[in-house]
Amino acid sequence: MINTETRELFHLLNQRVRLITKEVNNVLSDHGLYHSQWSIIFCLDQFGPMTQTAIWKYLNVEAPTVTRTLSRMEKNGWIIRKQGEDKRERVIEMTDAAKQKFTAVNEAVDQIEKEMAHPLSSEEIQHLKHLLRKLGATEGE
Amino acid sequence: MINTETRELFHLLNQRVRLITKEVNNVLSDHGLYHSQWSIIFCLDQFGPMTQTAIWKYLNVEAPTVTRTLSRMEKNGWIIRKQGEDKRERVIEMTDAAKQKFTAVNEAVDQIEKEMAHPLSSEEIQHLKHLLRKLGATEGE
DNA sequence: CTCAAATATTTACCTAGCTAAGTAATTTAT
DNA sequence: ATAAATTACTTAGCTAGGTAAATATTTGAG
Repeated sequence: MINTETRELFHLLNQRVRLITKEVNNVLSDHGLYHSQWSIIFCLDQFGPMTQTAIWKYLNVEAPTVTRTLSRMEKNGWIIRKQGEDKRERVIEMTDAAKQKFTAVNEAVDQIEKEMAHPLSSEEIQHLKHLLRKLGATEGE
Repeated sequence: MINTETRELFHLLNQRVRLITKEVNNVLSDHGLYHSQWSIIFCLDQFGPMTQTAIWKYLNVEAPTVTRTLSRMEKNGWIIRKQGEDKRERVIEMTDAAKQKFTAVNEAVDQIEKEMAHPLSSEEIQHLKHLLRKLGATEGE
């Protein structure tokens, strides 16, 4: 006996995330960024210079994904990589150019996010977050 | 003034969907399928033979994505493509092998989905779906 | 002190989103 | 009837997830 409600939920989740990513990418393209690149910039702004491990752990993404994205960002002048004290690690910093552009991008992303979240009240957003946190929470997360 | 609540919501959404896709892919790998391939098989089981356009419209994905995924599935013996009456279109059918495997895969996916949704009550799942449908709903969807 | 285990990053190779542009068949308008 | 527009699908090329395995450095056990 298959649970149709659950299946619909996951189907819907996938669709929504794709749609949202698309919208955000569309806004970001004006600034020469992609969604995942922006998430790294945002991270760096929030926490300051950090190692790649800190980044992928925070973003919940695998290390090779971050390696590749950072290469692109370095090539495009968004970040620089410095060797850490521990010579295995590389510390990632935003470039001055990135810092200058940050505010504008941040506001553009905020605007599209607000727009997409607009049909939901503040309480509904809280509730939605609550439900999402419960979904798929197997162990200590 | 940036809306932190909203930003956290989208961050959480992304994380959850990645985590879920990973879990589902993990289960599906036992059956030689990936998430997106399974979604097509599921679609075909539900609606019977259908054109590629019908598939990508249902899945809310772009046409080239479906083209590529179907090629892989055809190569692996999951589906066959027949020419439609309208010679532009190709009608996609599950192979007999796929039909035979369907039930087992369907149950495996259902189980992991139930597991992931387990922390949520039936009402919470309904509510979550309701909230997701409202999120990012700009025009007539 | 030395050598094995752990850690940080990378490389190679999958799948799967997307857009832009191309081809072939069908519709539609003139 | 014919040419233009639309539709179905494909190809090429980009980004970004993932895993498995390699390299370099550090840590730790004996």
